[in-house]
Amino acid sequence: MSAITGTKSSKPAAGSSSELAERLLIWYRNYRRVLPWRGTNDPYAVWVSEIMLQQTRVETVIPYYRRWMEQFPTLQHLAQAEEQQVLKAWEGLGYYSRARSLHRAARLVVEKYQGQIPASTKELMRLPGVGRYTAAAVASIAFGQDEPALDGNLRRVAARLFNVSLPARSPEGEAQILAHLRAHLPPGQAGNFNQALMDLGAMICTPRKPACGDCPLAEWCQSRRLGVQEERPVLTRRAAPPLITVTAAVIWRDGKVLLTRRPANGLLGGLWEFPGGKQEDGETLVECLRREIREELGVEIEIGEPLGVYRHAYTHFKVTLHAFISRLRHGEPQPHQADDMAWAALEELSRFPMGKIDRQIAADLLKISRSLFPAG
DNA sequence: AACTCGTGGCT
DNA sequence: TAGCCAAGAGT
Repeated sequence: MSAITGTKSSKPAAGSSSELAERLLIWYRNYRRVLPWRGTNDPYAVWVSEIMLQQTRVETVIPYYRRWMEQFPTLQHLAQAEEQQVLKAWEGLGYYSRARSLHRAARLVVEKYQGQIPASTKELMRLPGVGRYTAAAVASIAFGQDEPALDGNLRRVAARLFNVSLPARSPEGEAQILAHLRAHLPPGQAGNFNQALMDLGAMICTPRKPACGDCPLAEWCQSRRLGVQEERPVLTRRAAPPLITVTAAVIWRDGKVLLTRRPANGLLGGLWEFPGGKQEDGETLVECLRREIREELGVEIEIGEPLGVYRHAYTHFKVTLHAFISRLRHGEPQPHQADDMAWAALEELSRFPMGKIDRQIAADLLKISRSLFPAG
């Protein structure tokens, strides 16, 4: 006991639930967030929510989750869906490999696991898109397994609570954090324990200006006792993202525009776009676009009016895209460097899953057409 | 082990 | 503004 500092012991008796965990669970019962994926233990629902929540804020996920569960209410519905339909439902959420992996995994579970989502982290991690965190979250929340989850919230909360001075994202730092979490995991209540720490991280133990005065765990918090809670977790800096200039062509023919589909893997994999590509050194925008269209589609184009300039920041680089209205001069386009190709009428554009920039281009095309043809 | 993979909100 | 970084996984 530490009567002098007023801080409680951080070590629970082996096999029992710690005082810290008990206090946390009481707080969770009273203050937990009401979220659409809570109040069910349906493994499919839990799984979908956890995939959507990867690197994505709760407020962003909620409308997507609701629409998804309406459109694909069961594993079987998802397994039977077309990939384009799945990607369209995911459009705007980002990290599109999550959607493709979830879809593949659903088909795998239906075909190889008789439609039963596995309950152990070991088996769960065999599913595409399910890593250490998601496996632990599904196993603990949907199946009641005693597994500690480690996400951004828990990493931050635990780094403060246990005053972890190693870089929180390093393998050593994460191992230390997981050991602390495992030591406090209340048997049979891991799902609530994990979610309670996520809610605490979202509402109290926030990245900036943590509300320590409202924290149910304040008396156990080692970094607060030392006054270093705002210096935890220890973060490492990222390199500044490079700036890239890109061109794209809106190629018109017979009232339709040409779309290409990006390769399945990599950035925006499987999504549709207006063809084009990256500007090289010493190249003008027009030269760049002619070259890219020649390489991608094997045709020569005539470049007309600029449609707009679009800026977008990805995680690791920033793009400035120049879009031009264009038309074909020579040749019939073939998808040499794309997975597929389609001529789309304006009213069909909404059916093609696209990333942010290309959706913006498509929206601008619709605006232009409405101003050209006010009647519709 | 370090890099890639989206988008949006916040400061 | 520009940087930070969210309920991470795959390679």
